[in-house]
Amino acid sequence: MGCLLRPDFCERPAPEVAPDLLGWELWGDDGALRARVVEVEAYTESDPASHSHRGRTRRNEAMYGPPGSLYVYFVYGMHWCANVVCGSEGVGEAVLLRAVAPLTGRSTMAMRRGRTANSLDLCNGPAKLCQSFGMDGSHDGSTLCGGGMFDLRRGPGGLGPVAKGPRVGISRAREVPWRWYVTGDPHVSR
DNA sequence: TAAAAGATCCCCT
DNA sequence: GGGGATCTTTTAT
Repeated sequence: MGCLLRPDFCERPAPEVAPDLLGWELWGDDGALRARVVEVEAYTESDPASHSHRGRTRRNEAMYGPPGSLYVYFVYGMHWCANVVCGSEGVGEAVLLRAVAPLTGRSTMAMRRGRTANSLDLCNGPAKLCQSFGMDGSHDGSTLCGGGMFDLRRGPGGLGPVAKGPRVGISRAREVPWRWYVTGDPHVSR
């Protein structure tokens, strides 16, 4: 069910990969958790807002790993955020998963989130989706192309129109329009 | 060595 | 709409 992500799909500039990831499905817990990607943002080395802009550090090391792997980082003292690593190995690019729309496993997500299963507030933010899926620093660098705790699979298509605009929550390069989202989807973060 | 900022979220008003 | 939580990384002194 669903064609698995392949590294070569991600071995392109993040701003090219990002809109192409909309409509893909994030799977976790051996397929018990599934959600459709509805909002993403791109980050590159030349981008002042990117963690990789000032070169490699212990924190951003996974951004330079193989395309199709995860970059998971800790922020604001309490939250995890997940990215799909893009570009060739050795290049620091990634696509932030900002929001996904739950398909299956809502009860597990709700328990982890401290919400009810019918809530719209399960995966509508980068830290929320990590909490719902149980993603944290232990998954930093792991693959999304099969065999790991999480993977991405091509969805059935039929997405609505896609919009593009400035990224959320950054202070530098505010004007760069590298956020893409499914117009009108209630699970988009804003 | 100290201070500030940070790819967020939650609860209050 | 606004501020606090909470701590790692980055930047300033």
